[in-house]
Amino acid sequence: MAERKANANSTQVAKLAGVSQSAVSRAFTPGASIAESTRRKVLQAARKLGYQPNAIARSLSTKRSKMIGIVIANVTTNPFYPEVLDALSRQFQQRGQRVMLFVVTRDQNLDDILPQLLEYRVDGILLTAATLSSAMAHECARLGVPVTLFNRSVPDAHASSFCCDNIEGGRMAARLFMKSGHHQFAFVAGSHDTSTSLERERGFREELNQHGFEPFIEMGKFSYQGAFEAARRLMQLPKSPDAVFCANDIMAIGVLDALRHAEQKKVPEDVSVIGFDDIPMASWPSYNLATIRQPIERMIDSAVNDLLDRINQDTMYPKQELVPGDLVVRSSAKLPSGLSSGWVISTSENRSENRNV
Amino acid sequence: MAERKANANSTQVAKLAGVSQSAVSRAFTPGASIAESTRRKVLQAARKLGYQPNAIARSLSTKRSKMIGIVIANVTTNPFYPEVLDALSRQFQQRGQRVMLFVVTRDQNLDDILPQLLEYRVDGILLTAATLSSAMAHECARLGVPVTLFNRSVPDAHASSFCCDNIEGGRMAARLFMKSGHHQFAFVAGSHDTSTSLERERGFREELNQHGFEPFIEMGKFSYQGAFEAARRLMQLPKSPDAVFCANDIMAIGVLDALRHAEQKKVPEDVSVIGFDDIPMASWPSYNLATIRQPIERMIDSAVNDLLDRINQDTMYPKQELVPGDLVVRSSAKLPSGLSSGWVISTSENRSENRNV
DNA sequence: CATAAATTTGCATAGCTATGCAAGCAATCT
DNA sequence: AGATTGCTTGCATAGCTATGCAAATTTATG
Repeated sequence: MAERKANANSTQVAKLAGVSQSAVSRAFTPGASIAESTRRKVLQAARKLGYQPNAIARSLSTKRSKMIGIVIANVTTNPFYPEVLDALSRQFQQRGQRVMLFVVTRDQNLDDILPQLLEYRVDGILLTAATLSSAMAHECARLGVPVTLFNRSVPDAHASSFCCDNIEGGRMAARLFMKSGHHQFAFVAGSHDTSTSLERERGFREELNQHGFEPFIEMGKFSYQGAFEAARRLMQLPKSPDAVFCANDIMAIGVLDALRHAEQKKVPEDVSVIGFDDIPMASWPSYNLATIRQPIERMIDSAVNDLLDRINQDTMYPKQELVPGDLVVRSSAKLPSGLSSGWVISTSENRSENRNV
Repeated sequence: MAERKANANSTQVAKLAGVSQSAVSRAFTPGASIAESTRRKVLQAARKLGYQPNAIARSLSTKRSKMIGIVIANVTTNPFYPEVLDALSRQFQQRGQRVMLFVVTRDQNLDDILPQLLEYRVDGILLTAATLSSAMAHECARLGVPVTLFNRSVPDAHASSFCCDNIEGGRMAARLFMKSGHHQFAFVAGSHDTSTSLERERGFREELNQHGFEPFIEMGKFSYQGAFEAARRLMQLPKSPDAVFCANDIMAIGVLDALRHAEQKKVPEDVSVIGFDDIPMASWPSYNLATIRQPIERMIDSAVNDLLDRINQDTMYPKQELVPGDLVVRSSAKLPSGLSSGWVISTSENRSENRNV
């Protein structure tokens, strides 16, 4: 086995290089006051000893751990979240922050794991698909640790939040369904305590209500399987729906599979389906799922920027940002005349374009 | 904004509780020598001040960071990896280790990011879908940081590795194809420098060779899209294959979609397809993909146990473990008589059972 | 009750780096 | 040359907890 030569420290390097420990520290601190010649001597000695600065000690000294705590859920059930995690992790990485990761289950209580993050003195916390008790929000505020919620809106204003405009997304789905002549609507919810699902439902329902319609609601538990079963229940209703909007894509795909393989329905001839997220699978030819696309890169850029800014300037207030989504038209939904599969409709700027997705 | 009351430290708690700083430390150290009455006093004072031990300082003092570095790739392109990440993260979490995460791209050089892990003095490193240069392996060994490879076999023996028996998996696929009377075989590879893809190919080819067959090889780049295109190329061959084995499920699904939607082929009547991994999508009715299941939980248990054991006992040697996979028979492959969709065949124990998946 | 044994406590220090401050030095200016 | 300025350097200490050791206290034993 290896000799397990304990790692060298700055004092040993200093001795070998014939300088003080401070000089070693400065040689590794960008922008520190040190002569180029001294730095070279230090780096050479460091190389010889296999020295690498100890980030733990540095954190203790600077009171900055350069670590961000990320809490994420649903990483196996919804392909949207691996994408989020991937983008977040890359962004932080690129900006010199390490990521301490916690994968939680939907039911797991955040109050148990936040203390673990705080123990390590993370510089900031990013919560995805998880909500924060107000006690914990208060605790983070007290300690000056900024918190950002991604894809969850927040009742109390201690944290920043970055969300897609779920309400408008729901409205867009409703409008597309109505424009192509549907009459019986349904919404497959994710859960009853998640802002994403609730807001998407609310936009969908409000827009329908304005035209005198009321959707059925079924629970899909944010999973393929749950939505599969929800779809079967919907099809047993006396007036079964011909237009189903789902709180996310993975449930929409569950619904599609149930309609086609368990209910002998044709999509979109018998039933139209719209999802939410625009995960990669949505554009696969087996599904061709119409959906509301979340502009994930833009949302993540904003969230990361905001969090890092708040880490560097204590004075900033948390921010609530709502990013508009785009309706991506594909053949899982019957199309009104003038639209064909591949069109993308952005509400915000009120224009459509054929991006041929 | 919050008053940003700096976090209390053990000395302040000690003063309030009327004890020494050591006592505070011991109150938070399980198994330390401290009277129950003292501990209560300390905890009460701690609560009053909102004190929480500083894990950074503890790490510096104990020389144990209680952090594991996880490096993972393909997290957005292959649903297998989110599952791995989820399981790993949970396991470590449950065993009192934090996770420092690095998401890398296939082409990214690990030599740039390993130093970042070592800087934080992680107690151990777990690499998934990434290989280790031997220089880095040596460096980790020198520092006494154990490294475990998951799903990658390793040429040099400085690290443990936990893999599915890819060669036997390839053989099983070949045997199933041959038993149901196929004659033209193809393998869709992931990449030419990844042990998983190479070994699966080798097992498949060797078994075929023994019966006088030679498979076509196409490159699918470990992605849905890459495999989609690979399938189209295969179907343009003069003697196009009637049996396609893919290095993983996500590529197998790309192949299925290409066959059905771009090539007007029927699966399994015209072409049979087998994948590798058994991701959740494989059992969806749109795909019903026959595949080699990796016993992910068992593999991860072993990997986590081994890594933690090696962290706690410097003396242990790294271990190479090969876990047998199971062939899950589903309707994407023509079935030999006597087998029907849902059967699971485990080579290891040489028996079959109908688990009705 | 006296003594031995076991438990609890505090002291002092290690673990490693960053940084304010004052001193040292070289370069520039008059 | 002497004074001024600006850059480098080392000293000393902060940052926070854990722990070996010896002292002090409690408990058990005869």
